Amino acid sequence: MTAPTTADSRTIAAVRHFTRFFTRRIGVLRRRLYASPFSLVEARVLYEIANRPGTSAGEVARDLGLDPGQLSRTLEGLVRRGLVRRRRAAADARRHALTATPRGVAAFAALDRASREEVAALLASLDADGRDRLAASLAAAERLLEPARLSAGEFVLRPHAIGDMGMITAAQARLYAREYGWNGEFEALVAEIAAKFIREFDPAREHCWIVERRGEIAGSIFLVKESESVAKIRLVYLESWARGAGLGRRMLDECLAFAHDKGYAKVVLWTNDCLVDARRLYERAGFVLVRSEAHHSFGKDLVGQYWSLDLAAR
Amino acid sequence: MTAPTTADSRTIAAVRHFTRFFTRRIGVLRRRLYASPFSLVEARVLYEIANRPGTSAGEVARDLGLDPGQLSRTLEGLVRRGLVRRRRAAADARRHALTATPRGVAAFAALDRASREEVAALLASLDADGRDRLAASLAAAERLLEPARLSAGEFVLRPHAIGDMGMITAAQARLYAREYGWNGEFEALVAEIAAKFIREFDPAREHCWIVERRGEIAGSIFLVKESESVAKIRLVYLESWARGAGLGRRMLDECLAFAHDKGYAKVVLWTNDCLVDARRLYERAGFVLVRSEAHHSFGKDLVGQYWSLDLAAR
DNA sequence: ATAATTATTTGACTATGTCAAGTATCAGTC
DNA sequence: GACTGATACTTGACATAGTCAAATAATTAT
Repeated sequence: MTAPTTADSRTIAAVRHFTRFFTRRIGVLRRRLYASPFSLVEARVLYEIANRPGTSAGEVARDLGLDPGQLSRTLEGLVRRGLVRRRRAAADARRHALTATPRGVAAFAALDRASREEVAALLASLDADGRDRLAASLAAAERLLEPARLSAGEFVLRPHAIGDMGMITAAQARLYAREYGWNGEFEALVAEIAAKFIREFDPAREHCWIVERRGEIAGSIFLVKESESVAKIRLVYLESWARGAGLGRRMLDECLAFAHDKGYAKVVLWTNDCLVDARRLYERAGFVLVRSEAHHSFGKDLVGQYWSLDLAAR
Repeated sequence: MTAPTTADSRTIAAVRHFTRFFTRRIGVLRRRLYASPFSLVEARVLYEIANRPGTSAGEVARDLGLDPGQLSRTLEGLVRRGLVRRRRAAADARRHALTATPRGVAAFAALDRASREEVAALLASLDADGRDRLAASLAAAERLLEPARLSAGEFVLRPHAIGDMGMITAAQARLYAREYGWNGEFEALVAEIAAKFIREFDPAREHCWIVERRGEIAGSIFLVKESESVAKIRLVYLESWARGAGLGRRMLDECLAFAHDKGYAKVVLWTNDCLVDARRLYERAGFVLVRSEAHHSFGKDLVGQYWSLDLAAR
């Protein structure tokens, strides 16, 4: 689909560079583990079993990428030391149900604590900003290297903080440029709305929700005061990788509950007809289309839509 | 200094999660390597030697985190197969200078190509946006996990693209909040300036330079038209981790050369007296302080400074 | 000249990872 | 209810990787 470009080779170089870096780093982490009575493999296996009691050998082997034979012997050692119990599974006698014994659980807890302390030492020199950035970077890298269906539980909604407006501006500008070909004019508009929000923010009647997954921003929704009785929803977006987990619904629900709570009689919003998913969301929440209007913005011919929801009717 | 907080434990969890993820991933990459006639360690050693001819065993061992004994044997194997030449170093006869033979270079090139292709396959499903983000995330993670003095050569100056204004807004807001305690008002101001820049951008007489390292934004400087003969520098900043490599100088030089080239007679800028490093930079470039003015902004009592440079005098 | 230090090698391990062949069980089929 | 092909795990036989301590040789410091 996408032809190989220089951007490609830059990313390849980045991944390879990081792999070398991390291999070296993991080598260090690995060595330290030997202060405990466990080898790295034993520790990893114990981790899996402690966190997923009743799992089978095959499952552990697949998840850790271990050879079944190697795992079989590793398990034997753990069983011999009284850390793991291996029982025939009731449903399928080929399988062995694996559980950690109380001693195994204690050993795992000690390992877990040691590992946490080790990482904490590694992060000691970072300030809060650096730590946030690191967490977000690692989460993003992981997500990009291994796309997986993300569960709704991983996402949190939180109020805005310093730096969020800029991040949202960048994210929305890139998202709509990628998906609809909108130009920089849109980024300017978002920046203006965001700036206005900061300047005129009334915490008593307005709110911004940032959707976040492991420190990485995944979306946003704003509720601002249009008049005493009318609230307006603004800057709604959700990254493509965060879609399909019911987040749009959750954001909108949260926002409408707030609006209702603050005594607004009506909620309005402006969007464009090409944003099909968003429109469906508004419809389902009870919004009705008030007016449509063709306009030329962001380098495209668009149709703007004004939607409205009567809160009293709910 | 900083007390352990929940943010800490979140980052620790993020690092551990990523480590598990990457260990599994590397396990996969590692296995594939066996299609070649080299073991992982041999490949890594060959990589080092091919990229740094004349290096010594100790150096390789340190950089790869290998045991000297292990390395000694690995080298023996490579020498036996005619891939590496081991000679007594002229300066120090304890040392062995290591160089790849032509056969070794060829073998390395094949490995290198295979590795690149493998990573390319891993990235095949990502679009340009995802690739950029991945590269930037990995670079940031690496930088944060292992702070090191960065060389000027790693940074590039490029013109702005979609999303950059938002990123710069976020970065500046966070930087000045962290270092000087400025509040959201500053973020609003930056967003407004950035929006105005996009809306009124005149490529013929204005420019924005983004400083970037491996896809991660490290700073910016803007030159905008104040009048036909007067240009104004705006939104100058440099991340703390990018300082000390002479980048400030490089950015300003680039910017002033552009201003001169476009025929401006004068360049002006506004800053605050607490930004000591920036002030020194302007002074050294020949700017003179025109006027100072106390003001209360961004939640602090500040002293604004107006600087000016006569380009004709240069 | 002697002692301490540094770079590398060697010996004797243990741990890790690989591959193929083997055993027991299961699910479906005639 | 015996046969067939999968599946879950084990075992044997190795090759590679990593550890630790002692040995060798050259260099630097005193």
